[in-house]
Amino acid sequence: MNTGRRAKSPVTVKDVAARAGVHPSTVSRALTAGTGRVSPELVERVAAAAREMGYRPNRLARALRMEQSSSVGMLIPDISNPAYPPIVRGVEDAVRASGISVLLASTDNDPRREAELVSVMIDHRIDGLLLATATRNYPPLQSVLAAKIPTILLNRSTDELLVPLVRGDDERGIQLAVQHLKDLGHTRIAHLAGTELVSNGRDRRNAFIRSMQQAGLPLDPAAIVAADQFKGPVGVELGVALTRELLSRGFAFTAVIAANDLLAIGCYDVLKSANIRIPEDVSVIGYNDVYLVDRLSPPLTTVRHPLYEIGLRAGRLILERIAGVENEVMTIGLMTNLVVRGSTAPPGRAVVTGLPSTNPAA
Amino acid sequence: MNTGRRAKSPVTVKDVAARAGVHPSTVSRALTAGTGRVSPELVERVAAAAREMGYRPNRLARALRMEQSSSVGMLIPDISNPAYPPIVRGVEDAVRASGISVLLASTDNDPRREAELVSVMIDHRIDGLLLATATRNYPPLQSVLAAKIPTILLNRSTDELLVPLVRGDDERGIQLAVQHLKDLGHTRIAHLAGTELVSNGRDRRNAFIRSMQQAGLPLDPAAIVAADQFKGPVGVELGVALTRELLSRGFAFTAVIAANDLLAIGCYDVLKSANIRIPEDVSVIGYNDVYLVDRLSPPLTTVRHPLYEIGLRAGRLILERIAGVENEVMTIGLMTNLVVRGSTAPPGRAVVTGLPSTNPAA
DNA sequence: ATGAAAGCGCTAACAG
DNA sequence: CTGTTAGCGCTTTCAT
Repeated sequence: MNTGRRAKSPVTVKDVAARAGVHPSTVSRALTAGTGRVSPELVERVAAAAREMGYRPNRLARALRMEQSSSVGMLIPDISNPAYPPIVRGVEDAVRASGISVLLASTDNDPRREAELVSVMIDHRIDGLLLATATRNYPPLQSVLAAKIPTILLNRSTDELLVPLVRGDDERGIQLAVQHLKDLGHTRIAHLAGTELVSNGRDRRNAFIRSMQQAGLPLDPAAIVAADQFKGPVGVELGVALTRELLSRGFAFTAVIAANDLLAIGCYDVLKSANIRIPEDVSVIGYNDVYLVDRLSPPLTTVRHPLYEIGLRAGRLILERIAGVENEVMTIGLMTNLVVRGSTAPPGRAVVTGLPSTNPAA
Repeated sequence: MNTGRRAKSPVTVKDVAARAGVHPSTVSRALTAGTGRVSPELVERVAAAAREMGYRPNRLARALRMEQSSSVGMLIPDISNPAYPPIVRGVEDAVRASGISVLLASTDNDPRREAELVSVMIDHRIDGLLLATATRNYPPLQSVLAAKIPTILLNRSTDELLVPLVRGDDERGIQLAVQHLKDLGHTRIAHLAGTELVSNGRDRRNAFIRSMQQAGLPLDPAAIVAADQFKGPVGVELGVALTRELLSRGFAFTAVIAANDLLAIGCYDVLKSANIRIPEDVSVIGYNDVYLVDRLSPPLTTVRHPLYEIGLRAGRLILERIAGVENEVMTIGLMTNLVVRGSTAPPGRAVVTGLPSTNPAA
């Protein structure tokens, strides 16, 4: 009957049962602690047999029976983006002790792949799902809701918050950045924004507007350049495009706050090739405090986004939800700070104006 | 009998069968293409029913029955180490099309965790295992061999090569580095080595020795500083410790080749705080060409290790092995280049000598 | 406290 | 070409 494609795991409960001279179900009971109690002597005998035979339970069989797979799914935009490894590591560290494994996948923000991968995760009967890929309107969420799978959003929120969310404080982060620049004496500040399709993009953008107003600083519409969609460049490339666009507008600014570090790096590139000095002519602030940005030239002043902690908390939270804990926490907001380095300084005399968008080099 | 802890996936083969008015096994046949042929009309009818009911096969059940889980396990030292995300991404990209998911775990080079995680992966009945964690003597390999699970080594080799390996050409990489420095006029070159417990550490170290000899350059034993074990600092920290050790030896050098970029960064730190200029006083070469090292100050000259490609090839290879392809390839060596940036230049007048190991700052 | 029996959802061997 | 039957390895009722 069985046509296993390759040599199968040798030893099963049945084998152990035979060796210990008991019934398979007794083996199961003896090996799983608190269930049906078995006489201590038998527990020992069975344990010994299992040990000697090198028995390892088949998680697939157990999962099928118990309807829990001891794995969680995790979706991120791209593991190559330096913002995500710390998040993943946090999740790993949180769930490892529970013997839960992480099924990881990168979606590149592609809606088709996102829907597909959510389905795949569900098909794997993961015990919980960690989503760092949400857009403000995130259709795939319907699938996981329908499947009643414990789910946590990391970092990115949906407009209608249907599942718990672990995030950094974007509002505060941007506010600290604006305040820092104001303290330095800046008044004309630009913002390189991420797409509004993602909550962080919108939140940081809005926070920028509010913070500027609160600080009593002038707010020119031309001061904000944003990525419209997921179309086109991403990361550093996007930072380049956005900064060029900013320069082409002829808006005079002495500082720019980028929605993430990669955008800030792209900004560095354009400013440098236009012979604009950082921070003497223009100050730049990033967001996330990703690995190695403290070693850029100049070292990047940036908002420290608690990436690892987001992963860690989300991991713990999903563990609780899987265990059936139904507390009321719907969001966890994590501490955000500004780390001041070399890319910010008092405004110089230089005010940048209208350069051609296509060729920003001076 | 069934005591599912939560609402189960609603629709099964049985449900679809009922709806389509056929037997469950017919549903199975109709849905899995090439198996037992079913009349085209029935295929259509079943497919329709499945579609309407939103049927999704339970991978756990299928896996238990077919003894393939459509997942592979992947062990890496640490996803936070910038060398690994590209490798992981390569694997992902290679296996995604086959509907195979990646179970990822970080081991921190901890032998206990390594053994444990290998077991966990086996317990999950992964179809294949990708190991980027191997030490030259790697006991956990015995477990996977015994379990007859297709396995590929990435990057790091074992002394006795028992399973296929995908790697960069360490020999060539170091040789290019030495040659580059020689061409620049350097003769006194130091090497910051990784631990000899890992093949790359040993290979690059040996390659350094051979390359120096080949180039007819003097080779002082004091020129090589190595991490003894996995004990103590890692990454940048290790680079700091190693460079301090080097300086304390009083060995005069004008260039250093680090076994990886993180070590090179640590080297940057120590040299800078000792007021030694890069590259005017000392040239530095890294290894891997990890994200953002092109933006260090100065931009790091480094060996481009084909990280993504290693992942990609390993992913493809494991797919073949899973499919039962038993070709003869045991190692795949990938192209390695030197990317010359700003951290190397002709040797300056400065020759570094004996600084205290404890406080290298001048 | 232990054995017997059933079944998670699926697929493959065997009939017909 | 399709229905019937059996069973992957495990856990959990139900008896005893």
